[in-house]
Amino acid sequence: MPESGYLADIILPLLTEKLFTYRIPEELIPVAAPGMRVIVQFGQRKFYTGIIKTIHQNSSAEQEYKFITSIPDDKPLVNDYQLKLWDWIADYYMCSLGEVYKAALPSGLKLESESKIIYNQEYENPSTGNARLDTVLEIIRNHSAISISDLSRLTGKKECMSDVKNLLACNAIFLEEKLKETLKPKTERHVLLSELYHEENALNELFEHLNKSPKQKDVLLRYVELSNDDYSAGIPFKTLSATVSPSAINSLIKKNIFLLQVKDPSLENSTAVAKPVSLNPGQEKALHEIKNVFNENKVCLLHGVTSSGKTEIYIHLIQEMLLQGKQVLYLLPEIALTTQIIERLKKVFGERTGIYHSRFSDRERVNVYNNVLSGSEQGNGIVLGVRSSVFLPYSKLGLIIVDEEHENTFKQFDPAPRYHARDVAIVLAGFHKANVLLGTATPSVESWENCRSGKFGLVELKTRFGEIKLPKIVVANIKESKRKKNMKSVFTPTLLDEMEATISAGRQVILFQNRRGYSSFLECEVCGHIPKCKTCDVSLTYHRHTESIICHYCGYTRRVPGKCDQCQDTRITTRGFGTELVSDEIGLMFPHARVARLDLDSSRSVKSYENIIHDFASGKTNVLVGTQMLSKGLDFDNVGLVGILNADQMLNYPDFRAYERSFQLMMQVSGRAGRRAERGKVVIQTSDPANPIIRFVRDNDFQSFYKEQISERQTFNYPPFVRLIRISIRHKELNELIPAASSLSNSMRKIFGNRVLGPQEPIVSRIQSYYIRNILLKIEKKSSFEKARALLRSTIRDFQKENSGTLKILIDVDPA
DNA sequence: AGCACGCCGACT
DNA sequence: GTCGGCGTGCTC
Repeated sequence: MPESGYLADIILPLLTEKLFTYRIPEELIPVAAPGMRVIVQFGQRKFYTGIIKTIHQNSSAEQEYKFITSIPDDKPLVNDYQLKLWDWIADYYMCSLGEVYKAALPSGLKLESESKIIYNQEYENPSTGNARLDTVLEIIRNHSAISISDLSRLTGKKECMSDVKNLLACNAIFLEEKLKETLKPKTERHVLLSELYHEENALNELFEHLNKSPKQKDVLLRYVELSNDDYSAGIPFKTLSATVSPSAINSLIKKNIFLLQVKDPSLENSTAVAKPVSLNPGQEKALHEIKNVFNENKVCLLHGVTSSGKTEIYIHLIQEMLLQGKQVLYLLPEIALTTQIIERLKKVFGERTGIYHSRFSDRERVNVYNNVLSGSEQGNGIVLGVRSSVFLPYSKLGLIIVDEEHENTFKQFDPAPRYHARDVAIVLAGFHKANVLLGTATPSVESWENCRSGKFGLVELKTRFGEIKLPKIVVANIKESKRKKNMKSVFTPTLLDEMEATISAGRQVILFQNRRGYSSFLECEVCGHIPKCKTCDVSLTYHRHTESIICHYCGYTRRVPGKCDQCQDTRITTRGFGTELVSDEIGLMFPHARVARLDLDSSRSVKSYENIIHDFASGKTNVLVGTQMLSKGLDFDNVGLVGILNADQMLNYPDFRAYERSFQLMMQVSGRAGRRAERGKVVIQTSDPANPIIRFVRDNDFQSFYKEQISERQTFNYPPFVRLIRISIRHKELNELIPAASSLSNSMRKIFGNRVLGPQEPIVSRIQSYYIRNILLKIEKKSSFEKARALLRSTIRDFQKENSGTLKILIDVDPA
């Protein structure tokens, strides 16, 4: 006989596949609904914020249910579209709903409890009779409420739970669960002069009037000073009170001469200037074609060469959507979401623009989330964001723009869900019956194929803005220069001559080298030993400025060894080269040129990134050396030359996408050459000038590139003609891993036959002490991918049952 | 993910 | 012999 009463299946931020069912207390039954947040106790003491997935009455007799502790909101935080999307992602990308939940909500909305240890003041006997316990108790007594992790840090012991338990047993302490501090909206008090006194005469009268209260007069004077003639903007209370008496300010507020405003500084926004965008005939035509594709309910791929003015078309489409009261999502890869584009859109759409970026604080992300949730009337009608912004609570999405569609940073790698934001966006748009526009100068092979097959519609924008000519591309043969012995450091004479000419003509140079650091690695000249990372299977990259060698996988850093670790000889050389070496060499060869470097090392902070860009844009620096960061949405006017220092490095990367990536990267970097002024030049250095990809780049030959790539992918069974799932299996012990990996691949072969490849040793076969083997599953397009995933899921489940939990298994669907 | 339980090696 | 480390399994 099932007990009556309502139950809720709750999504918790755990790795577990299953949901947990809680009983809804009587008084919460009227409020509880799917998508609402709940606070529940999980296990002995921990509290989590969960999300109600479903409400039902199917209680089972043998199951005990805990009650939901509380419901913090009065309406759902997650809407039905989102819940549907979470289900889709968990199923398609083969992860748990909890993992999707973790990725989907900003952490400010997922509060967790933390156990605090509290000293029992009533505890009579200060000694437990155990010396070590006494010292632990002393530490607890000296801290008012200490967390377990802090205690283990202070005692220097990893395991302090047993001590805590003992102390608990003799009543010396008790535990309290505290929800970590809720995000309070950040507020700033602003002081605003009443409008009555904005006018000159009235203000003078007021000054007269305040003659008797000199302190208040000071305040007014200071306000006038600070406001720069704009009395309506208001001054932060803090700023004003820095030099004048706060109590005098308060008296003025009481008299209603000053008004007090409470503002959230992160919501400060420029108001829309709302200039209508005018389009040139080419853009007009493209816009028309895009709409035709949308009318067929298809995804539209906008292939526009660099600086063909795609953004204006986006703005036009966004404006139309907003007029219809629909929401717009504008997705950009992380690196392309710069101040340049944000400012541009804010100018047009003002406070209706929400920015969702990982560099923004959690508070700001919570704000954007809530704004989108509140609907487009007063909330953000347009969201400009990185991949995770597909998770925001849209209720009436009309359009999704995926800019730089080909970018692989749209694919999340770690942790799960390993989703591709472009693909998720297409699914999300399907739920909302919204349109999708993919924009890029170098489409991904997948999207190109989707256009060829008729799944997507293709619109091309071929003319560059202002009739700027495509750059002239020259290929310089490194091999030949080496033979003739006329290489100077890493430069061929061709590149050097062009640099010389460009710099002396007062124009700028961009040099592209897709590797940071000084050299790739150090090598002992005597025994050939190469210093490697302790925990990862990679050689350490030499960084000259810090005189250190660094692991680019885990960040492990050590000083440059004075002598070889192996043979103790002091003759150690550097091999390969990175951006750091290139910029040093230029400093030597062109002593008058000002060189800057743009890579992960030089631009860790937003500020330094923007400074580097700004200095180059304003002509402060002449030469910019950088990694692929250079290729993303940066517009410079005076670049006369782009040099690609080593094309082979990218082309020879052992991955089926290496050619595609090289082509895209070279095309994108080349697009930086020659803007407003005359035609730019590009020099590509390579040892293999006959490589077809180099030819396609030189000839700007998209058609042949895609034709060749697509036939190659077809021949060798690679996406988009098959779907890939990569199963990565990891263990700290190699001799545990190898048999496990072959056992898993064998059981997979029983089901999938020769669709299973591997296990193979990846290029980086050990990361952070974990050895890695990969198994690849290729599912041809015509068979059911859904069924394949279900079979794989059960195979892995069975495998995990039979094997130890120390094996880590990670599944990557559509790996990048 | 935590947290409890249980097994095993290192030291009082 | 006990303490502390770590692997395993469970949590509504």
